[in-house]
Amino acid sequence: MIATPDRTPLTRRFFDRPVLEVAPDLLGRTLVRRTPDGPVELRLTEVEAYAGLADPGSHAYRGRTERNAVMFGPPGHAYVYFTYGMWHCMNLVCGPEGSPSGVLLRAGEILSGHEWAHKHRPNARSDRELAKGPARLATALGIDRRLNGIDVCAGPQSPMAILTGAPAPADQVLSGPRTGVGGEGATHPYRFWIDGDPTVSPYRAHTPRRRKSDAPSDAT
DNA sequence: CAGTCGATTCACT
DNA sequence: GTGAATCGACTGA
Repeated sequence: MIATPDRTPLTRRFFDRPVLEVAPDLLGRTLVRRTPDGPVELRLTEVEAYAGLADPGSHAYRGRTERNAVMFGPPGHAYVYFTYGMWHCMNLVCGPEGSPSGVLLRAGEILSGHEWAHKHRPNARSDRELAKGPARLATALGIDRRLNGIDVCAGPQSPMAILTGAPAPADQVLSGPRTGVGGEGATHPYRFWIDGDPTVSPYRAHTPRRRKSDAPSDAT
C-alpha cells in the first residue's frame, strides 16, 4: 500500500499566512479528531476569521490575557475557549507569531465516527445537525479546554489535525458578516461558508443581553 | 471585589 | 420569536 498524501496534516506554513487567506482555504478540508475509539472526521463547511489586534470582534482586541494567550503564539495551534458557562469553541491560530488571529470553526459535515459524535450530541436529530454551529462542532468532536494550545500540525499521534486535500472551489464559497458579533466588528464580511451546504449554521445577528438594572419598572 | 456579559444552544410560545 | 441556562473571564472601582 502506498502512503496516502491526503491523510497528512497540513504544514505550519499553511497557517502562517494572513487569516483572511487561510479562512476560505480551510473550507472543504478534513478535521480529524483522534479518539480512543478511533478517528472522527469532519469536512469543514463554515468558518469565521478573527483578524488581529485591530479587530473589535476578536478576543485579542484588548491585548493578551491568560485566556487568549494561545492566539499570540505560533500558527497551527488550537485556541479553545469556554463560553456561556456551558460550551466550548475552537479556533486555529493563523498568521505570523505575535499578530494574534484565528479562524473559528463554525460548522462541518461528519464524515466518519457518526456513532461517537451522536453519543456526545444526544440532542442532534440528524447527522447534519451534529456539527451545525461552533459549540455543536466542538461537542460532537469531544473538544474542550484540555485541547487548548495543541499543535494541529504535529504528527499522527496528535489528538487533532487538519488533513491535506482539495479545498472547496472558490466559486462555491460565499462570505458575509460574522454571526453573533456586534459593534464595529459586525460589518466585516469575515464569515465564509460553502454555498448551499446543509450543515452550515443559520446567521444570527448579535443580541445584547438584558441587564439586571433594566428590570421592569412601573416608572416611565 | 462585584457587576456584567459572552464568537451559543435549547425549550417553549 | 423570546428567554433561560450557567460559569468564568474581564472590567473598572
